[in-house]
Amino acid sequence: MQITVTDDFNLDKIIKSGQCFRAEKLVDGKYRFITGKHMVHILPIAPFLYEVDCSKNEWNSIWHTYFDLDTNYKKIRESIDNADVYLQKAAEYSKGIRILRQDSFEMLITFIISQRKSIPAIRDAINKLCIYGGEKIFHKNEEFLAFPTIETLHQMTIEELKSCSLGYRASYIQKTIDLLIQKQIHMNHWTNLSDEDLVEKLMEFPGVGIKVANCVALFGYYRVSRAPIDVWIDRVIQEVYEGNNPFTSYPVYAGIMQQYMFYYRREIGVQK
DNA sequence: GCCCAGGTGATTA
DNA sequence: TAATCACCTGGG
Repeated sequence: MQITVTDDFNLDKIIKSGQCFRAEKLVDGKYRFITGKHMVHILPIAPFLYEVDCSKNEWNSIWHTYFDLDTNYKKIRESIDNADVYLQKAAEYSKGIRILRQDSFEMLITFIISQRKSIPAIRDAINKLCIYGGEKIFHKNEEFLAFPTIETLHQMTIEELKSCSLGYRASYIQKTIDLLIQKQIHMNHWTNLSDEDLVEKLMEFPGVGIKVANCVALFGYYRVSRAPIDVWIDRVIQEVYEGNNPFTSYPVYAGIMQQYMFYYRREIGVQK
């Protein structure tokens, strides 16, 4: 089936934007994404035109939402303050990035693992976790692995978790899973919480500080007002904004502005 | 061998 | 409140 996307949509940039760690560009030029028990391959075939290997029904019910295609990112870029030259340049360079609507539990575990790890190391650890405990799913005769369920992770010992290159994060994961089960927390019930209450709740998990909580809120709950401040963004704040947090000027879309700055700073280094 | 990688939690002053 | 440090592990 073919789909048309006229708004910002660059799959390379989305994969490299650091919000997802299981998506891949394949050797045949296709991009592969996984969410829940679904997988899709997307092949760009002409400007704005893509070939996808799922039904129209699945695209509309799963992937259209996943890629946040009802949001106008061009319009969001155009809302950037003209005086904010750095963000203007960052957004122009990074246009095509979208915030994926990912699973909140997967994001919680993923970003606990992410701390003090390089992106390839995060991908490696998540991959090992899926190999260890992910359900095998078939998509058109091709097998792939879902992200492990909370029940599966609950049954893993510390040693088994550590065998997935989690290091000291293994105990964070185990304690977080224990807390979820003991308190019978349903993370998808938290969609009604305010941004502030959500982040506060997330920070009650062991191994979740303000940075990870904001990542989970932004990528797992689509809280686009949350801008996680990591080492890269902190560099930008020091180098460009004289130590002042630039996101206070963008209360609604701070998280999207953060993505533009993060990608730009990592890709091209110090620019003012 | 040394340092850093999309941090957090504990300790200290 | 702010500064300092240990923590697993892989890669340059």
